[in-house]
Formats: sequence, C-alpha cells, structure tokens
Amino acid sequence: MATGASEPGASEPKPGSDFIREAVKADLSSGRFKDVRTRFPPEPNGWLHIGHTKAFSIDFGVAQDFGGVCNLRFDDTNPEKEDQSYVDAIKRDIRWLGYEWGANEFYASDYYDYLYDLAIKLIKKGKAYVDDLSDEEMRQYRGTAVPDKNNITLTPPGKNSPWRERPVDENLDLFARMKAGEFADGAKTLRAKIDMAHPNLVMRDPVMYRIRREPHYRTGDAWCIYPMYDFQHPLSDAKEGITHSLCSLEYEIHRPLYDWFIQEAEVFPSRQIEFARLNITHTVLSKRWLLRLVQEKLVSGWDDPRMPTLAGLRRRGYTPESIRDFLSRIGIAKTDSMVDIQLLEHCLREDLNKRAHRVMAVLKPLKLIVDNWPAGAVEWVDAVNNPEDEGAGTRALPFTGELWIERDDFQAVPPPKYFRLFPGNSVRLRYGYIITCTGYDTDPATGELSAVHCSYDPDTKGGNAPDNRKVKGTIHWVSASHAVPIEARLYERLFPAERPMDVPAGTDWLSTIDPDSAQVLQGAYGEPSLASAKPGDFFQFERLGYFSCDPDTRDSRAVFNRSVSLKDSWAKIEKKQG
RNA sequence: UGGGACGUCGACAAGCGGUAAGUCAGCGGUUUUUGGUGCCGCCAAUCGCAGGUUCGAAUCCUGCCGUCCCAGCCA
Repeated sequence: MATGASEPGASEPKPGSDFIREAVKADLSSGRFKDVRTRFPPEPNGWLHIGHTKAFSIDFGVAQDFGGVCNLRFDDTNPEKEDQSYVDAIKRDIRWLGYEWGANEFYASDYYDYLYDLAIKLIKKGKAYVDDLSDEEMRQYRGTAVPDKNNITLTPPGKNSPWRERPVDENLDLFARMKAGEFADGAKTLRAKIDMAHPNLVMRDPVMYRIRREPHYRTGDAWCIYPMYDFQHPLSDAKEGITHSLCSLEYEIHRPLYDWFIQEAEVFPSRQIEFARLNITHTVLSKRWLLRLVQEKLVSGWDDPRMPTLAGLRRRGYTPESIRDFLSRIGIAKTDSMVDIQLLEHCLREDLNKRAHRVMAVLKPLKLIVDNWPAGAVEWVDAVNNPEDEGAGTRALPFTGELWIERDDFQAVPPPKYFRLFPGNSVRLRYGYIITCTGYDTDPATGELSAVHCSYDPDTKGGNAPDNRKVKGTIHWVSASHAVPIEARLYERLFPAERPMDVPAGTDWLSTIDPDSAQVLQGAYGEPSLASAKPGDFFQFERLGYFSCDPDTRDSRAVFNRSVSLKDSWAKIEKKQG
C-alpha cells in the first residue's frame, strides 16, 4: 500500500500508538495470529464521506504498519440499494486519498455459493432452520416492546417460532426450494438457532437469508435469496483470512454473533475490534442522510463542494495530504466524539500555506483611479509567488492608473482600528506603489459609491518607501485593463447548527440547512495568470483565502471555489466592535 | 432500568500505581509589503461523583450518576 504522493510525516501512526495497534501487536506476540490482514468493506450504496476515510485509513494503515495486507471488499448483499456506479466512485475516492489495494479487490457477492454451502452446513448441524414467520410475527416473537425512544424498554424473553424444531431434512429441502424460487418474497427466512431468551437481542435467532426477487448489479437474477450482514460478514472475513476485522462501535453488540458464526461454521477465526466512528461539527456523516440531500436536490450532487463526501471535499479544494493529516490528529479511541470542523480547516490551511501560489484577485470590485498616473502607462512589478517557498519564484504584474480593489478595503468613514483605504489615508498596493486616498465618487442617482481616487508616490515602486515611513495597510489589486473576469463561489457551512441531527422533535433536520450557504460572485476579477487555470489547480488569493479551480471552468471564464478562508483577525475585531 | 459500551481542559486525545503530554479553538504579545504565516506566553491544585485499597490512585476495588448503541427479512 502506498500512502500517496507525499511521504508519511512524523505524525503517522506507529504500531502500538493506539488501542487497536496495541491489540494487533499483542495478537502477534501471543501467536494468536502470524501476520496481519485487514479489510475495508464498503457497501456500494452511496459515495464515501470523510467518516469512511477514518475507517479505511485505519484498515489500510494498520495493515501497512505491521507489514500486512488490506483487502478492499464490497459488502454487496442487498440488491435493492447497490449499484456499479457506487463501486466506481468508491474506488476512485480511496485511491485519491492515497491507498492502493492492487489485486486484493473482492466482492461479497462472489461468495454467494460459498455462503450457501456454509448455511447448509449449519442446517445439518442443527444450527439453522427455515422459518415461516412473517416479519411482523418475527418482531413479536423476538419479545421486545414497541419502539419508543425515550421510554424504558421492556424486554421479556423471546418466544420460539413454531417452525424452530423442523427436522434437518425438511430444513434442507425448504432452503433448497427457497433458493429455487418456489416461495414468495418474505414468505420464509433461514434463521440461526441460537437462543430466543438471550439478553442480547441480536442473538435471538437472527435471520441469515431472506427471499428477495431483485436483480443484483453483479449477480443479476441468479439468486433470489440474499445473505444477511451478520451471517455473511464473519464468513467473508474468514474466507479472506482476515485477522483483524475493524469496524465501528455500533457493531460491538454484534461481536458475540460474529464469533458464533465463526465457531459454528468452523472457519478462520477473525477478530473483530470496534472503534468510535468520526463525527464532525456542522455536518452530517451518514450515507443515508447524504443521499437525502442529493435526492431532494438541496445540493448539486454527491460532489457539491459543501458536501462532506470525498468528492465534495476534493472539488472544494481539500488535498489528500490535509485530510490524512487531520486523521492523524484526531486519534483512534472508543469514546463517542464530535470533532470540531475547525481542526479540518486548520489542516487544509496548513497544507496550502506551504504549497499554494499566491495570486491577486478581487472578489467584490471597486474602481480605484490613480489621478497622477501617466495616461496610458503600464508598468510591470515583481510579485513573490510563495513567501513560504523561495523556490516558487516571482512573476510580473501589470500596474496601471485604473485598478480594481476590494470593496471592503475602502470606507468613506472608517471604523476604529481600520487601517485600509479612507480619505486622507495611505496604504500600500501590494508589490505596487504606496498611494494616498484623495476622495471618492458617488453615483448621482443612487448616491452609491462608484469610484475611489488616489495619488501614488513614484518613489515607492514595489511597495518600499525610501524614507522608511510606516504604512500600516497593504491591499490587493488588479489592473482593470488586464484583469480577467472570473467566477468565485463562496461557501458557508451547510448547517449553521453545530449538531444538525439534534433538532427538536417534529423538526426535519433538512429544514435547518442554510439556504445561502453557496454564494456565487459573477463579477470578480483575477490577475492575468488566472486565465490559464485548470480544474484542480489551487491558489491563495492574497488576503482572502485558498481557492480551487472548479471543473465548471471554461476557456471563456475560470471558476474558483473558496476552499477555506484565511484566518481573519479583522473580522474578530469588527465583531467585538459590534 | 434487558444487554453492550464509554466518561481526562470548549473540542479531540496521551496517560497502563509514582504525583495531568500534545493538537485545534480561545486569549495576550511580537515579527510581517497578506489584519495571512512564523515566533513567544496564558489556558485541568485535577481526571463524572462518592467511598475504599495503597507510602502513593486519572490509573486497582465497590457503589452511584451521566451519555451513546441495539428490537430491518439494511449494512
């Protein structure tokens, strides 16, 4: 397994650095296992999100740390929801993050014959039976009360199905006929014979097979019975010789069942270990919820830049490196946790600060007229491409007498501590000249600001004052006659609430979405070099943030997504001032 | 009130009987031609609570409290 383009940093996990690696290490030294083989088992029913990223970086990472192998196995045993397009998307996204599985690509649906044979083995051992109970009856027999979130639940022992003691031969016959399609969907199930009085509900004779006449995206209509997760997963792990089956906490109560199937089927004894799944503030990490956002068109698709999917993050401008760094920082534990999204944003800023070339772009343009500039003159000034990376070199920028500056960088009446442009004040135009604001124009009709006037100091080319005088503010600009029109898309959090799922009873969490979370700025301008930006290119727009070139880019106009803003201490001051 | 798990700074998270790492956030300062970056400093007399064991407890024991998960013929 490769870890991607960049070499692993010093913060990469090491054997024994978390409780899972400790357990694996112990299993190796105790001789329980001779080597390490893990698996990442996504169901192809949706696109991968950053939560999955934690899971598969553990799966691949643990294998890698111990010189083992990690299989990619599609857990595709539910024909109703699965599709090849999801398989393709999942593979693409895992690779993007930097993991490779080579030939170790498997499908649970390839194990249908193997699983069927094992089911027969269990029937013959008297450990499984065909049941005629309906789903509703089965629920009642399981002996549980009506679901009610906040009520204490009574869980009397379950009741045995009247079909529980069917003779082995009859079970064998019926199961074969289930497979042959003699019974209607839902008419019969194959159940494990465990204990209907077991305190753990999942042990009360769980269903192993259900009848479902639904074409499967890989097996077509070859089967009309499909294995359930609890039966299929441990045995699929066994078939692949998985030593450590790593999964999230919700499967903890399934572990006894996992072990039961392994023991009764007499197969390779994989060990299941559970860890806490990833939660992040201001977003939802659940394929089911994300699917709703897509289906109800509240976002533009699985790859909407506001989505926490890998495709969304990629389009937004997140780098694989930044995500891997994030994962290395959040740790692995069993405590339910909610990670602050600001940590993710920090990781992106840190990565891009080192690597992104700086360019100047004006998002909300305001005309600046340099009144004492020689008419028609164009001067070229040098600009540093990346102050964090000397090797990135410099570029030349055209400076003229008519410039675009950021609307926010001028105030007719400046608030306290404002040190950008206002009448009488001087600022530096980055890499250009020091200017002094001499006035401004307003539209006679609307009274709105239309242009700002200034004079420049010819002795300050490049921004340095020969007399070393202090100029507190430096603002960005682009030459109006050289600027290229660009489109900038600014994103806010899709959910203003820290925990979107925690809505009052009766409220649909979808209604808490920020309808203005995507803002499109059509009238932005960029420095000339931006005309040749290609999708995926990333930049720092000086003083504004990191931007990534979107696939919607056309020759006529480049489109940029704001990946993350720069930290803005002025915004904090403003906020304090009210 | 059946079963399974978890409770260390606002958020993550080390710690594994010898006297509370680190990161993000926050706050203050400094450097700066990005109000960015960098740098410096502050931010847990205390580990959910109460007892107990011990020379010594976040770490061991007991009890309590709180939170999460489970009643799909989904995974």
